[in-house]
Amino acid sequence: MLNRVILIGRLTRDPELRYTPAGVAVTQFTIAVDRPFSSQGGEREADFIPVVTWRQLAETCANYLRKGRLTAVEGRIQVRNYENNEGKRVYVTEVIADNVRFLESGNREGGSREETQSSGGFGGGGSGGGSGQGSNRNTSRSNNQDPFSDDGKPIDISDDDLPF
Amino acid sequence: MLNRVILIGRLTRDPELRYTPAGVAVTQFTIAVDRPFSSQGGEREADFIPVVTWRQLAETCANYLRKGRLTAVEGRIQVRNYENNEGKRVYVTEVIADNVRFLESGNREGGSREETQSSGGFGGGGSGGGSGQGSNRNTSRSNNQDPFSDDGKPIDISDDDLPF
Amino acid sequence: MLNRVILIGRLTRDPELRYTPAGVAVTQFTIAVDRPFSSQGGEREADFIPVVTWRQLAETCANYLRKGRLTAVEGRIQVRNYENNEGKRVYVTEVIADNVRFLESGNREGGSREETQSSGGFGGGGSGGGSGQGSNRNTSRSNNQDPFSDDGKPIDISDDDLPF
Amino acid sequence: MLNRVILIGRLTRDPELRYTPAGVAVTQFTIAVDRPFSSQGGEREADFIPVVTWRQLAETCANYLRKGRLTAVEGRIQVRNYENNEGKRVYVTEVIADNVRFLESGNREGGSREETQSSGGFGGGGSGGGSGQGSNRNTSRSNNQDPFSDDGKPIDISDDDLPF
DNA sequence: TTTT
DNA sequence: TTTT
Repeated sequence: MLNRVILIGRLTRDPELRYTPAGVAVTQFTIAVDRPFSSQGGEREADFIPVVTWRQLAETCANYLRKGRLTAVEGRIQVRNYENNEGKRVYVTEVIADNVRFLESGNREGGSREETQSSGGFGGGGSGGGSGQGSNRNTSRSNNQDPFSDDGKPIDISDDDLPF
Repeated sequence: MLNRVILIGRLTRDPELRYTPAGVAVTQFTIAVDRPFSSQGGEREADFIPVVTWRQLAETCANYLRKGRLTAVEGRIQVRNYENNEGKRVYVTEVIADNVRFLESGNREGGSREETQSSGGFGGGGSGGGSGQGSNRNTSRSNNQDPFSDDGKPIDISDDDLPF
Repeated sequence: MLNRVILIGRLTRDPELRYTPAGVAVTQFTIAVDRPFSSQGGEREADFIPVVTWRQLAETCANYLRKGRLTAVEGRIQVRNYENNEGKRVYVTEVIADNVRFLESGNREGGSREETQSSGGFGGGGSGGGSGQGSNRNTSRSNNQDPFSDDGKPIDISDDDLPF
Repeated sequence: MLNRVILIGRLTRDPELRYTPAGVAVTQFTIAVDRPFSSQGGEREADFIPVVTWRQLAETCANYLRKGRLTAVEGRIQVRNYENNEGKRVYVTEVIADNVRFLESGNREGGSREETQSSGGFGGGGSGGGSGQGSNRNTSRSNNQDPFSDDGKPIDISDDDLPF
């Protein structure tokens, strides 16, 4: 009935932009959020929270976020599940973000996207991708039923399953 | 650095109150939060989000919450992990609540806690339990490494691991 | 850059639905939110927080909310200001809501405004209102510059000033 | 019953640290939060939201926050009121913060606190101040009844009125 | 598998 | 009275 999450933390890696078979952009990343207390051993701990963005926001995140950047995320908790290849139901909890704020400018030249990402304005480019591919998805998921598992192929998810 | 969640939904079952070996109260329940949109087939969907409360709040939740009750939960997302009995790392995402509001009075007599829970006012009692038990925990977890799995025994977690 | 508020409380009066000259619906109400602590004298205190909703949500709130109802409000803080008739700048802080949840069903008879609402305990009146009017606004504000002041006339605000 | 605010914005000025007559630290500042849309004329607008912190957090904010710094604030909305010198009731809305995050390091040397503030670690220092003063408060408020108005004197508020 |  |  009401489901609201606000996080501030740092990306653990560069974001991953992919596309559904129908060409809808999805970007995933994980943010590390330091806990407000230290563990018994005085070690600093963090929660690593997976975040998903869709469409225009996905393109923007892919273009502007990078590993290590301080970021604010606003969204809702979503729990999806799927059956893995041992026939066991696996639950995945993610934050579906509808608002992402870049708290560090990233004018530190270059970035870390392995020279791949030339970027451009908002929404421009976004790494080729897009609709069109999506061939032999069956084999691609032969070993893992998680539609979001990163196998370098378009996401194996029907557009009907989009969360909004 | 900042981690805040607010949920309103209904309990999917009665809450489960247990105690750490040192007698610290922990209550777990799941709340179903309806999604703000309906799926393609017009079916209403919900996210089922596990919630954990500690100490006094745990006792209060166990005493006053029941299956079906509308409830507001405020807390933070925590991701813990453990190795299951196949040696695989399993990630569990929960909301650690520090504020719970009972939005329905529950004057519907009786409740559904199988006559077990007679309770009384706030903080009163808390169902005997407490420290003391906790013997042979090794055997108790022989078949499942999740320290929170419900095997009817005290929670297999060191008090040093308490989240606050 | 980020501005998010979530409140749960009770309406202090029936909501007031009005329309801008261009016919955009605006509903205002105040919710009383009990403070999490009692004052020195043990008196229960509350904050009375003004809430504004626009368009479709405004219509829905006007139709379904009533004095005393428990309600969840999600939105952002907005601070507007105007010059009063003594030439002094007055600051007004409101929550502009984009999500309102009715936590009490309100099936206690009475219905939804349409002259039906004479009420008794809950809700008194409800002010007919509606679009269509909008005459002589100049005189209506001769004595008070707050465009939201309740003078029983349409709101003296340009549609260009709508907050979204 | 539930009252939660999260803001990210920039300080419009250096924070102001003061003390109640009993020596309790209070720091006030305003953060400018850009609105998520631009006005009709394409001008960027912002809300200027007053924030209050107490005790240890007040000292820390006074030591580390400066004008222009990007800051995250978590707290609750409080509406207090007082009678001004014309006998009119004035309402003041503030965010009482219980969590403040400094999103910019501030290693840009110097700062703007007029070289007065040498600071040191957390909680260290805190600008002498403290209890003790508080003389002729009556005259100091002869022209303004707002106990928080900045007249360079200790805050004219009983410790019984502290919000927690 | 993790960020500063 | 306002921040980048």
